[in-house]
Amino acid sequence: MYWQTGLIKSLLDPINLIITTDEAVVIADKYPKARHHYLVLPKEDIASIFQLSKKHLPLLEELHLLARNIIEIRGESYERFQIGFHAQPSMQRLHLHVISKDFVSSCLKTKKHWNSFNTSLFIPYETLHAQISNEGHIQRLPKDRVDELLAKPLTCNQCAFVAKNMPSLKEHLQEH
DNA sequence: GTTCTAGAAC
DNA sequence: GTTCTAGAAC
Repeated sequence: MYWQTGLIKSLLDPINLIITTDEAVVIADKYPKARHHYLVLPKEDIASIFQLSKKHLPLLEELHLLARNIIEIRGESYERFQIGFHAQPSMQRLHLHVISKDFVSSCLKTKKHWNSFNTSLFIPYETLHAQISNEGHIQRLPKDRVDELLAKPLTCNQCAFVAKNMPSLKEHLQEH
């Protein structure tokens, strides 16, 4: 099995499914990058955001509904989460990230992890929904732009602190 | 996506 | 000498 199909495989085992509806499921991210980190996936075999069109708008709204549901079920507050898609996804099967903004986790290790959630490499749900609604599709970022965003400084998501490296960022995040 | 590890950075 | 990052994975 290629690693990129890992998400699809995990959908096959009911033990992973926290919420199931006719259209979508919620699972826990296998390597959570914060205290809370869930993925909402459609049952329909949609590879990524780049396959989306206007006909998928109701499905996107269903995914967002499940995102709000899992936050409520966990007794958490919506404001403490960010909900969205990676602009450059690695894993096959469209997946909506539902992640708490603390980013305190032993699985958060690399600059790529940080910047994929805390730069324009993270597309908030509302932004993606609006873009599909207005333009009918999502465009892939040019490699130069991806490299530029991945190289951005390690800026804290809660204050102006800029970390020298990942260990110091992680220590800082724990203080918040 | 993760793991491993060489060599850069400190 | 140790910490940390970044590229290969057959």
